[in-house]
Amino acid sequence: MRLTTRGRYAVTALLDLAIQDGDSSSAVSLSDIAKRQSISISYLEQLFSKLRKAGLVTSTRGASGGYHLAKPLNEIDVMTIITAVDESVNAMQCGGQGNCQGGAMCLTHDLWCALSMHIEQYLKNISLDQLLEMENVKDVSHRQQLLHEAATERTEKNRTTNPNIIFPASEVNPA
Amino acid sequence: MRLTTRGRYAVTALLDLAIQDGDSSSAVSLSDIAKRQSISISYLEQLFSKLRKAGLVTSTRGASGGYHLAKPLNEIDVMTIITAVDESVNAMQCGGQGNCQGGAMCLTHDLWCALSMHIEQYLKNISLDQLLEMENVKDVSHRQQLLHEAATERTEKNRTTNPNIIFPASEVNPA
DNA sequence: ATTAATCTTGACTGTATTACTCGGAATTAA
DNA sequence: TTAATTCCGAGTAATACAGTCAAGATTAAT
Repeated sequence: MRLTTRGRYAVTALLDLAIQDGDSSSAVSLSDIAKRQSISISYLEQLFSKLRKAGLVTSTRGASGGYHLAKPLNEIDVMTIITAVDESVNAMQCGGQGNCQGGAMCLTHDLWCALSMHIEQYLKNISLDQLLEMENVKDVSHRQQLLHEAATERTEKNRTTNPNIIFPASEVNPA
Repeated sequence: MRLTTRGRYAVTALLDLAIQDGDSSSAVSLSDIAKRQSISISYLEQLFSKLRKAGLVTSTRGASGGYHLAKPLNEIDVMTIITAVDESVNAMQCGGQGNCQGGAMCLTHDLWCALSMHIEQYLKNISLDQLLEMENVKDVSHRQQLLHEAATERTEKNRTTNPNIIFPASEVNPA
């Protein structure tokens, strides 16, 4: 079973997109998401490439381009997002084929099989619109919005001296 | 979140121990478990070192030594086994501290928090005695028992030429 | 037409973890 | 004494993760 920052980032980024997407009809750029969610643009590019291929987002290229959600909020669930970026929630080594022990079924096959289905079902039942209703999401989103705007102002002031560097690489994802 | 072969092996090994432990009062050796479950002895040593320190098994050293379960079957649950071998089922990066985004709470904090608790609760409610009742466990165990006895016979025949090698390293866990 | 912003793609890299192995020491039943 | 075992620590190859980088294609705005 894998569930790491990749899947977390993907869900976070799509939730951010969901929040911004409602506000206007203009596309949301990765650089905006990157600033608000503290994820590097390059990494987001990787993720959105997969999200697009999975049909979860649509893209517009060129200046003032960006991404839109490809479906209504209630049709995008967390499980789908996670699997779209190549993470698996499957707890079995055999992936369900029952050949865990050199061709035969291992002693704990049923346990991992049941666990996998359980988690899968849980995450399938959570969609983006439900996430938007969660307790902290609105507060956190509001805070990020303010920080983002502040950062944008600072950036515009600095533009003459330091055009492209908003989040130095070393600070984007501090260890 | 980590749930890999380490945790799987630990549960499988303890379940094997549970099955054998009921049969007699003699301790179960790691080499027996290794044969039946196709896990290398060295790796089992690592795992049982942790399981012992966590108070899940007791050991007897020396010839005809081995391991016993330290508690009744219904007092050993899967969650405890997994955490004993250092795996975590926590889906949050911040580990629950809410400092996921550079000191503040990230947008999806609540989601991963809820998921973690959900999985944890699920695995806490499954104990070894329940696993023994599961559909396939008896069948698989029976098959492994037969194979093990056959392997022991073969081993005893080969003992003159090839004393210690029962499962060649390259075949223990084929990729 | 030029420029700048943006998506698109693929290759690349450092780091950490996993899944082991190995050697040797301590212990004890036979 | 010997052989079977647990115990312990170090070491290692492969893998995956997290993230970077460079070059290109597309398009809005100037």
